This record gives sequence, structure tokens and C-alpha cells, in this order.
Amino acid sequence: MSEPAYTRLDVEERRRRLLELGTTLFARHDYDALSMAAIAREAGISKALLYHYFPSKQAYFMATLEQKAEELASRIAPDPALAPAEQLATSLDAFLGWVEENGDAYAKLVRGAAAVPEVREVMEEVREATAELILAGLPGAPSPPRRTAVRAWLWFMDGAIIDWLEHRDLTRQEVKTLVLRALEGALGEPF
Amino acid sequence: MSEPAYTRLDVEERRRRLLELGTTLFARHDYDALSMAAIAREAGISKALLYHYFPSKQAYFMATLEQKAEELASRIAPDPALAPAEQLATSLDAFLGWVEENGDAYAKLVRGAAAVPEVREVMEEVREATAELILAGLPGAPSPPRRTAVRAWLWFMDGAIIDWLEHRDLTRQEVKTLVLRALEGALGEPF
DNA sequence: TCGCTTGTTGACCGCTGGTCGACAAGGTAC
DNA sequence: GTACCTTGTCGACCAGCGGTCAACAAGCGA
Repeated sequence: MSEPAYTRLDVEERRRRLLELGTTLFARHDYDALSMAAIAREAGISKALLYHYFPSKQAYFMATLEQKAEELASRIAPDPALAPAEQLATSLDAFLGWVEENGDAYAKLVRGAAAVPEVREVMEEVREATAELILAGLPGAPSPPRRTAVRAWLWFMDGAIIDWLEHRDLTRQEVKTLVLRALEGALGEPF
Repeated sequence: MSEPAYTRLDVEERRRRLLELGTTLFARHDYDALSMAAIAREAGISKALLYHYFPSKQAYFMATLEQKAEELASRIAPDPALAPAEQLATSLDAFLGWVEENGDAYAKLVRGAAAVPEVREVMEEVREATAELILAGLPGAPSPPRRTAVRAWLWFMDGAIIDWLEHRDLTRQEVKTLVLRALEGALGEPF
């Protein structure tokens, strides 16, 4: 007579749905403003079940990010056959293309990086790795001023992207030119 | 016989002490990691009294910032008698000098800006105002690319400062040169 | 010594992230 | 058809958070 109190789902299917829901919700609301209870309610399940699939709120958030991160990484992977300068220009272009599509969530991430310590750490690691990649492709010897220049330039790029997304009154090409010129200026020579 | 359960303090004296303690504690711990209960414990008073002096944790944090902000503002205020380019160079130098002294707290702020929405808003307002000040001093007409360039450059500066403070292997003069060259590059012409 | 002002407190609230033992859905074996 | 067993699922609970409030008491003036 009575309907079942809940419907059982395959583990992977449930997990997939929760990840998808998380991606949507975290893009819409700030991390702090979104409680696990609210997410569970939205998913139509109990909070305990959510914790059964993800050990913590941080881990849940990180898991929703990883999908996007992988997509991004594959899109901007530089072609090692190219010259360093060409690699940089190509990857930068691919990155800006990705930003045009998924930008709002990225902007939220850059602006609100502090909310989740683990996320901040990952972002700093990525910045660090990118900086070293660029430094390695530079002609001439590495030096502290150059290291600082490249790392600061990555901040410049984030700032440019945020302003670009906010106003949307520049073309991708203009942003690319702007960003590359800033790097040349910071390095004190053409790149 | 028995000693008093607590000692009454003048309102301003108590407030002054709490502000001083807050400045110290917030410089040492992250905003989220520092509970009002812990602060009250550290101050040797009840949590309720802390809330008697400051309406909220955010307001308390903002109040501890304001002192430093005022000191900073007065130190980097540009001399209007100077040419715009000189104003920028002088203020930048003063800013870097301030960073050398109070830098660690500033770095924590830039990195962890998201923790307190109100703080993030203020920081964005300051960036906005600074950008407009610089844009107004620029020869030639304003344009979207220039606006983006200046705003992104402010991010560059924060990035350079964080790297500088982290490694401390550049002189203030080197940082200044680096930062100014980045601006020239981003604007596409000497400034 | 009394009284009054007001600085100060302990107890409380709703909500958060997180945990745990117990229930029940639904495929399987007879 | 029913008994069983695996395991997906839930309700109830916890400590800690930011924040509130009525009531106590320190210590000055009369």
C-alpha cells in the first residue's frame, strides 16, 4: 500500500548526481553561504547521506572543482613542439577562451579564494608551477627579480580577467595583447 | 575578605585594550580560526562584554583594521603639487616602505580577503579609487583597455608584494622598478 | 553606610559542520 | 511467496560558532 520512504540508488549514480548538483550550487552561492543541510535538502536526501558520499564540506567542494580543473588543464596544455614563446601565447589564448565560457565561477574562485584553505593552497601550487614553467622557457638566467616578475604577472592576469568579465568591453585578443605586454614590461625586455 | 569577581575599567580604556589585542590576534591567526570566545578568553573577559563593545565579529575586525588603514593612508597620500608620474612614484615608494614594516598582516589580508565580505568590499573600493586616480593622471584619453590595464596592474602589485615578502630577496628599489615597468608595459607606452 | 550608575557576567538561542546506531529497500535463494 | 541479507539511507545527536539578554555587583558620590 504505502510507498517506500526513499528510493535506493546505485552508488555511482548517486555520487554523480551529487557532484553535478554541487557544481551548480557552488557556482551560484558563496561557499560559506551554502550549508550542507541546504544542499541535502536541495538534493532531496538527508545530510547524513551527503556525508556518506563526501567526508567533509571541503572535500565535497574540492570534488566539484576537480572536474572543471581537469577540463581546463587539458585545454591549455602547451604543445612541447612549439617554441616557449609560442607555447605561452597559445596556452594563454586557450585559457582566455575557457574563461569566456566558465569565467563567472572562476572569478568567484579568485575573489573568494580564502574561504577554503585547501583551495587556496591548490591555487598557489598551480601559480607556483605555472611560474616555473614560464621561467624555464625564458632566455637568460633565472634571478629573483624575474621570479617575482613572473609570479606577479600571474596576479596581473587574474586581475585583468576579473575586470574583463566585469565589464565585458574588451575582445579576447585585446586582453591577450594587454597581458603579454605587461609581461614584457615586467621582464624588462621583449619576450 | 573575598576579592572582587572582576575589575571595572573605564569604557575607553577597555575599548583601547580590546582593539590592541584584536590587532595582535588577527595578525597571528586567520579570521575564521579565531573565535570570539577565544578572544574574550585571551582578554580575560566574558564574550558578552566583547559584544558590548563591538556589535559583531566583522565590526570588531574592521575596527582593528581601520587604525592601520588610517596610518597607511596618511603615509602614501600623494603631494598634489607634483606631476602625476611623480605622485605615483612617490606614493608607490611610501607604500612599499609601509609594506616593509607592516607587510605580513597585509599579505594575510590580500590572500585571505574572502573571509569577511565587508573587508573584500572595502578592498575593492580602494582598488577602484586608486585605479581612477592613476587613470586621471594619465596623458591621453581613457579607454577600456587602459582601465583594465591599470586595475590589473594593481593586482600585479599585490602579487609582487606577496612574493617579495615571502622571499625577501629583492630591495625595495628593485620592487619599485619592477612594478613601474609592468605598468609601462601594460599601458603600451612609457609613463 | 547606603544607594545608584553602569561595567560586567552566565545562561541561553538558532544554526553550523560532522557523527552514529538503527531502519528498511529490494535483489536473491529456496 | 517468504525469509534473508546486503547496504543505501535516515533521525537524532554533539560540540562549537556568532550573537542576545536579564540580572548581578564594583566602586564612586552623598
